[in-house]
Amino acid sequence: MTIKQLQYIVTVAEEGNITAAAKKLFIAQPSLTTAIRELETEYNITIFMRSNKGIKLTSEGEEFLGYARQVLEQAKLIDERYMGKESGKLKFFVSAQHYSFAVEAFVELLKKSGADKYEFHMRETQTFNIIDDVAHLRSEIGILYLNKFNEEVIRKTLRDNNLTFTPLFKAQPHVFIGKNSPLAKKKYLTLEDLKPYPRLSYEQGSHNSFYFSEEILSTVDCDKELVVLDRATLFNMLIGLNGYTICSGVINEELNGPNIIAKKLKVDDYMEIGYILPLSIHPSHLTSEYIDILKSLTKK
Amino acid sequence: MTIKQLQYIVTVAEEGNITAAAKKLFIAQPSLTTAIRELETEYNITIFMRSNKGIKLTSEGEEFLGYARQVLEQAKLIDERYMGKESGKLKFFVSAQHYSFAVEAFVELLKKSGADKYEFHMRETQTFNIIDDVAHLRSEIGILYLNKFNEEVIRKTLRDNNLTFTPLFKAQPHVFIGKNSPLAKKKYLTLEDLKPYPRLSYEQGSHNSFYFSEEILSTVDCDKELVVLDRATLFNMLIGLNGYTICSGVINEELNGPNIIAKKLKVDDYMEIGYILPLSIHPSHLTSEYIDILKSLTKK
DNA sequence: TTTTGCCATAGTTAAAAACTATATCAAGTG
DNA sequence: CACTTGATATAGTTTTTAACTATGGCAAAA
Repeated sequence: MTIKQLQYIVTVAEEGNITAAAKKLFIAQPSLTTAIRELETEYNITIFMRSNKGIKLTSEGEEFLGYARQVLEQAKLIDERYMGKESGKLKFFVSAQHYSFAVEAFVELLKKSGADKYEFHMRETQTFNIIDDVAHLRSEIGILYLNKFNEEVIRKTLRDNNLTFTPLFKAQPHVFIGKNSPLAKKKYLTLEDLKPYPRLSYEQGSHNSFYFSEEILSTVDCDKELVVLDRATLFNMLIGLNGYTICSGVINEELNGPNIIAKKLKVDDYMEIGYILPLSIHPSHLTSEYIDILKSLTKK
Repeated sequence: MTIKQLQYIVTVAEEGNITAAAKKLFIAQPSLTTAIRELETEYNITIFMRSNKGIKLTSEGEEFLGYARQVLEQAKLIDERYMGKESGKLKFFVSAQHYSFAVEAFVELLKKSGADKYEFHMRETQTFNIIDDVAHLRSEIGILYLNKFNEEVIRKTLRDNNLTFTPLFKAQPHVFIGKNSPLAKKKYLTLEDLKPYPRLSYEQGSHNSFYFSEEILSTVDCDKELVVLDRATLFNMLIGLNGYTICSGVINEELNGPNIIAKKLKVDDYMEIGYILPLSIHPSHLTSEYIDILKSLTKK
């Protein structure tokens, strides 16, 4: 098996016919024919049913293609990572829960790098995808938190995926409310205080980072539950409906505007925010710098 | 880049010297030297520092190796899946939460297959790993549940990973208690009923499948919390301490013995148990049969 | 020194993968 | 019904790639 062979069968499957695929791959049709047959012989499988009117994937072939795509996806990462370099294009990918300090550090790193050609990705997503992104090297670093609930599970998962967790700081859970909410007068809030008000949370989409935070509350504690898709909508409802939402309290004021305020939530829980890295990989220069910026932003 | 080149650099990195690696790979040393240099040239990187006394990985090389291993891991899956076939060794892998029907179906499939050479894996693990296993084809099928809390998040994750969810049945959350517990007289239980008793849950390890179930309860509702590592210990405590644990209620009696009983939990929540499959892959014969058995076991 | 244990280079050979040309086959077409 | 068309397969050839052998250079160990 070679990567080429895998690329070939994927292209053939996409094109639905060997001749067209050969044209697309800039090789002669017989070359493609033999390449495929050799792969089939090697594993003693039939990937395509041939006929004079094109080819058809067998179910066996369909299964094989799934595996092939996985290999190609990983191989593509290498090309993207190391071919970009030649063009002087700097690349950097972070997957993080929705923390403003992570975004700030990202922006600062981008400024510092001073590159004129770059491809930077800031992936704000949920815990599962953060771990998956870093484990499969789609991102070089991930930022997430551990708390009483998820700690054991997350740590085991990190171990299973050969990832390390390095704590940055401990955060207290905060409640975000509108500045005119009746709760705004209190110094800190308890879950009891929140009971009468509607709880807001994200439903899905890229801003689903509060998922694990939501575990701090349960339905039993919450009669009014609002689930929204959009960040701006959530903020509107915080203000308009005296709603609340719970998160780590590290979202800064500039990002939210003056109408949203944060209050400490009195609850027997902690949030330890840190970053995850693949064990097997030495962090790149950019990654190390990013970590330094993270530290300087959070150690104060 | 070829798979061979990647294998070569991994072996060289392991051996720490090109000559030894060449011997291990059954090729001549100059072949290996050029193969590596070609890879380095292709991506314009330096993977190894050469000296007359062996080689040394550069930090760049260390990073590259991480990527290389990912590709090789995926490629290995193909070899294992399709080379095993020649030896007549049947292979089947399931990742599931801890449901007895999943195990029963697994055992039945194994019996039915009648193979004398096989490698079957029953991976009882947590939600994240189930999704990850199936997404990366380490398992051909996964079994998990959706409920009000995790549904949106899980569904999005499944979509992101090109997985489909097919429901098998809806289960009512059940409380497991000792048969002599004061709660045993009640027909069904509410969260209110449970408040005075210690709640038991798994902490980690392979039996951590109740993780998401635990979300049904929150710390606020539970003053006494016991976390154990072992299933048998948990059952002991259910009986000895009048404790309880919540799960899907599909664990059968034979598995638990007569001293543990299940009671319906009255709570505004559901558990939809189903299986996940990769979109891109046509399920294998064994997988289809497993699904049939699952259906026959759960549809009654 | 000399030997030993590395990696690198040069030149050669064998194997793999491409190419061109052509065969085969069946469905659509005048 | 022959003919064209559009597909895959086969044969033979050429190019490219990846091995091989032999040898050189270099520094640390003997």
